[in-house]
Amino acid sequence: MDPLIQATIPGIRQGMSTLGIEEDDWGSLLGPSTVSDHGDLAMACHSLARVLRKSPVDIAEDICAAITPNLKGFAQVTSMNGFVNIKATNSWLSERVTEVASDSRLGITKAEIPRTIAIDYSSPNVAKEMHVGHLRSTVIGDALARILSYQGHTVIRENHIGDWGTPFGMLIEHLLDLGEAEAGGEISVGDLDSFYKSARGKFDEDSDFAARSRARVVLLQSGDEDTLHLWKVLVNESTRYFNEVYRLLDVLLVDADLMGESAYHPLLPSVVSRLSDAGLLEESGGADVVFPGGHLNREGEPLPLIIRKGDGGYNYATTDIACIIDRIERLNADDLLYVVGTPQSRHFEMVFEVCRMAGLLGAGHRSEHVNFGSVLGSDGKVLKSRSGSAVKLVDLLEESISRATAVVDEKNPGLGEDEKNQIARSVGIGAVKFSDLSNDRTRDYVFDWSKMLSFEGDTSPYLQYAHARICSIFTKVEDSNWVDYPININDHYEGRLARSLLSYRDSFESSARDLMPNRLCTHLLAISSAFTSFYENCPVLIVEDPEVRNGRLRLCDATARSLKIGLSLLGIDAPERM
RNA sequence: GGGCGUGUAGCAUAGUCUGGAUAAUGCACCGGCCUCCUAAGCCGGGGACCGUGGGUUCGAAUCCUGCCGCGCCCGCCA
Repeated sequence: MDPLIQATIPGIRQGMSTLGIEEDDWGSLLGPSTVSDHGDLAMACHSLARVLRKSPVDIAEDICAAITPNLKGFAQVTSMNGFVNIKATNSWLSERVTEVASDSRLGITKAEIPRTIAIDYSSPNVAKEMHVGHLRSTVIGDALARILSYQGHTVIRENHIGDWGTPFGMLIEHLLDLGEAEAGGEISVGDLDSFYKSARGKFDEDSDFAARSRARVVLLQSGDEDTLHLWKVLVNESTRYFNEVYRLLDVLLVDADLMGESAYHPLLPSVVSRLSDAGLLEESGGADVVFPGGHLNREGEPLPLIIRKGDGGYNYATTDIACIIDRIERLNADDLLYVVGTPQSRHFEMVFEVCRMAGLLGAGHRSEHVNFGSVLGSDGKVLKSRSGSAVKLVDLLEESISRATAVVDEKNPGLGEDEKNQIARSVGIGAVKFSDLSNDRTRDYVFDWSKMLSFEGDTSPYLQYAHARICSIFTKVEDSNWVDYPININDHYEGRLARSLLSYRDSFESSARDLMPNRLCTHLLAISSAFTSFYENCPVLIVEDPEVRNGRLRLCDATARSLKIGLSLLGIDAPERM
C-alpha cells in the first residue's frame, strides 16, 4: 500500500515532530501491516522505547493521538501492543481506486529515463530439439522483454542461437549422407532429436565419418562455399522449426531477433586485439587468456578466461565478449541482460569482469546474468536431453492444448469450433507459461506434467477465468452510465479488491526492478482472488441501487484491465469467454 | 578440497533484499455452497519446532556464523 504511505506521511511527519521524535528514528519503522485485520500500515514502536525512555505501548498511544487528527479523511489510527496501526478509510480508498480506474495504465508509470536494454534469451541450438529446459529462458526472457517495454524502455531482443562450432562438421556430413531434401524434411517436421543423435552416433562409432566431420569443420571455418550452403540449409530449416514453436508458444521472437554465434565470428580477432591492446592478454598453456581475478581452479591457482585456444580457435567466452562490444557500440545498449541458466554464472562473472577491466563496459552499463534454475526430473537430477527423460517442448505444449480443449468442451459446450480452439490454445499455453513464470526463477524445479498442466488453483486459467467472468458481465450491460462513475467503497470485499488494485503498481515495479516475473504473477493472483470473493459476495448487475451498480461495474472494469494487461506482460492471452 | 546457490505443512510454492504482532497461497484431505451476474469458482476446517546449533536484537523464516543435506561450477564444450 505504497499510495497510502505517500498520502499519510506528511501527517505522520508533522505529528512525530510535535512529539519530538526524529525522522531518523521512526522513518524506517513504517511499513505494510503484517496482520491485515489490524490495518494497512503499521509502525512498530519498540525501538523508540530506548530513545524516549517510555514503554512501547505508551509511545504507540502517544503517536496515535498525535497523528490521528492529521490523517483525518485518509486513515483511522489505532494502537495495540506497541504498534500504531493505520487503516485506510473507505473514502480515501474510493478516491484512489477511482483514480486508478480512470488510468489506462492503472497507475503504472513509465520510467523517468528510458534505457536501451538488450535481452539475450531463448538461444536454442541449430539442429537440436527444444526441450522443456528451453522453456524457461524463452518464457522468462519474453516476459521481461514485455515488462521492460511497458516501462517505456527500448528493448532489443537477441536470440543468440547456437549455429556455429565443431558439431557442425558432423551435422553437415550427416546431412550429406541423408541427402539435402531428406534431411531438410526431417528437420522441418521437428524430428531434430533423431537427426542430431544419428549424427552423434556415427561420429562416435564410425572413425571414417569422424574424420570427414573434422575436415568439414575446417572447410566451414575457412568459408568454403559449398559447405556454407549446407550449413545454411541446417540453419534455415532449424529456424523455421523454432519459429513454429515460438508461434505456438506465443512469444515475441521473430527472425529479426536472430543473432547467432556465427554473426560474431568475424569480430573475434578484434576481441583478441582489443584485449591485447588493453594489456590484459596473457599466454598460458599455449592459449591466450585473461585473468579476471577472484576465481580459482581446483589447485588454488588463478582461473583464466580463455580467449583464444591453443589451437588458435575461439570459444564461447570470446564470442560473448564480441557480443558485448557489438551491443554496446553498434546497438548503443545501456543494459545487457542474459536469461541463461544458473550453471553459467561463473562464466558470466568472468566475462563481465574482463569487459570492465578492458573498459568495454563502463560505469553507466548494467550487465546482468538473469539466471534461472534447472528443470529437474522426478529423480531430482537435471533433465538432460540425452537421458531420454527430457520432454520435447512441442509435445508439452500440444498436450496442454489438448487437455484445455477437453475442459473447454466440458465447461462451455456452446462455443463454436474456432473460438473453442482459440480459447483452448490460450488456456493451454498460458498454463504452461504461468507455471514457469510464477516460480522464483532462480530456484530449480522438478518437472511435473500434472502440475504444469493444471487448470485449477494458482494458475493462469484461474486468472483468465476471472477476466472472462468480468467480460461476461459487460456483455449484459447496455448503458454507459457507469463509465465515469465514481467508485464508492463500502463493503469489506470491495475494500479488499480496491487495495489489491492500488498495490498493482508496487508489485509491477518490484517485478521489473529485480527482473522477477513471479512477483507480478503473485499479485495477479491476489487481484483475482480478491475479485472472485467480491463477485461471490457483492451483486453487480442485480443490485437495485444504480450508484452501487455503477461503481461496482467500474471496479469490475478496472480489475479486468489489470488482469488483461498483467497477463499480456507475461505473454499470456486473456480470452473474453472461456 | 575451494567457490556459488539452496533447505518453509504430505506435496508444490510465496514471504528473505528493507527484521515486527497470529508465517501466506495452491494441490491433496474434511465439511458446506449452483431455481440467483460463468462452480476452471466461493465459504469454513485440520495440518509448519520456517534443515539444525550458536550469535546480534526489545523482537529473527528474514541479518551474522558453525554444522548437516541437496544442486551447480572449478582451463582450452556451449
